[in-house]
Amino acid sequence: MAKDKKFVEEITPMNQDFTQWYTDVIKKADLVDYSSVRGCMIIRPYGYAIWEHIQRELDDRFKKTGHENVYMPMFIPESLLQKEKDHVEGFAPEVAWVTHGGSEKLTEKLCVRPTSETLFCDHYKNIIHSYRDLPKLYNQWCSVVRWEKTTRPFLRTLEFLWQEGHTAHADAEEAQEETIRMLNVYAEFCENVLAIPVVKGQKTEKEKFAGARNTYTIEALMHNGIALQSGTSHNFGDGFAKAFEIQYTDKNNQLQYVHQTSWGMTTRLIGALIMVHGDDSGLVLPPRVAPVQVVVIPISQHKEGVLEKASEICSRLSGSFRIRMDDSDKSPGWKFSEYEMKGVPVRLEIGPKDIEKRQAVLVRRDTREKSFVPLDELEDSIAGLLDSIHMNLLDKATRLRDEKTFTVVDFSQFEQIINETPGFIKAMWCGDRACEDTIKEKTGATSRCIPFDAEPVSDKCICCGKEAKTLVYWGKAY
RNA sequence: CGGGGUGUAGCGCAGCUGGUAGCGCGCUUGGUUUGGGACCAAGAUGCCGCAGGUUCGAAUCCUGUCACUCCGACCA
Repeated sequence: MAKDKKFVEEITPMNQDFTQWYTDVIKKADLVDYSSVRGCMIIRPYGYAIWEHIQRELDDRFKKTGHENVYMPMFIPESLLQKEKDHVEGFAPEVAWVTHGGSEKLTEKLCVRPTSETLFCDHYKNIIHSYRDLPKLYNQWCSVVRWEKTTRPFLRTLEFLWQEGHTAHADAEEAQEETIRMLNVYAEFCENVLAIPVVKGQKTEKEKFAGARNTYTIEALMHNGIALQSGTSHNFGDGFAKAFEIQYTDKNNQLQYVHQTSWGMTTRLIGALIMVHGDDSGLVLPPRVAPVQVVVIPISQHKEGVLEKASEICSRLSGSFRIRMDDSDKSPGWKFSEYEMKGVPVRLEIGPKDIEKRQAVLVRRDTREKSFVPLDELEDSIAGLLDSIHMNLLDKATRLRDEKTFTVVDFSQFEQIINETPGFIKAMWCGDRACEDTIKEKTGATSRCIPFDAEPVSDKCICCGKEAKTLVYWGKAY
């Protein structure tokens, strides 16, 4: 069937080799280029534009929840990094150090921030004195460096872009509320902007952030059944406050420690987008972050009036959509394939026949469905199409996740699923670290999270058979 | 950090039984085309990843090194 014909020939099919597919897509869609520094990447205009839309959407949500943006230094003195014991131990293996300034050796090494808890704490100590100074709701957009062993564009690079929220509150309840509030913001953002369904839950002791009291996470499932931690929100309790002596005087003139949170999302989300929505023709971008929402392709553009009509439509619609015309002298077929690879949600074709009939051809990227729309109805049709594409992507991703989510009460079944049909595995756990370690050792799966709305599926731990405490989502993860 | 693979034109590759580099795509120019990756003609493009060594002579053989990539251990 012509319908099944593959139009894009330069991308390895997903089911043949998923990682190669991923590499092909990011290169062919011009998202990144490799850099001369090992493990780093150059984010190209098309990739960066996606990030800018992610930033804008997230930043709006942060502002609406009362947060302010700040900027902290990129360097952390060694002594500062070491103030909170668990925190240093967690990050020590992967920090980059600056030892020289020019040709002079520094008296104290500077760490290139892997995260900025210590910087925020050091600052909070100076500016928080009274309950009237609370809460402090700060966020920063920056890059951080973690010296990883193996890297993969967007999913794990030595340097990556992110935002890190850092807040300080008067009491434990308020900090906990903030932690959950921001987790919910993340989940809502993933679904409404990225069209990615997520599982919300709490990390186990083993998987939680170094220095945190509790870590909450949103977990997404990629096309190949591998889980991706897509955002985390941490409640620090007063652990950092005690290490950094961040105290304030309360209404009763008593000294109190603050309670803190932090939460972050990274350029990894772009990797998630690719691996959740992409197909064998390349990227499929959710309309709300697509740098170009509509690409206009004039057909027989050398003919009288075609380019004029196409430009006219383009400028008319540019107030409503991110729209671009390609009037290069490539053949139309080439352009079709090109913008499919790049995941542009809607293609608008306009040629002599259309002009005669006062219509345009709209083709949606997700289903390739074609429609013929009168020129004066384009605004409404496109707006409807973009919404429909978003909903369809979310539906498809949700179905895929549900199909790849298994409930398991028997260990051999667990192993079988991980090996044969990877995905989320819902299984009961006794709460012991030993069982978590054993499961990882035997299956390669880690605990992704303890979901909030969990119904027990049995009363015995999947690993040791003893009394189970909670349901856990398990899976292989990036 | 362990194991495998790969580095030759912008991209994908051939050349690896030593004799000084080729193909396809892309790029430039001109013409014909244009509703699913068009065609013809004429061009341009190389420190053969890098550093040593063997040799009269190295893309080719040897040693080292760096990068990319895949698979495992650690992490967003």
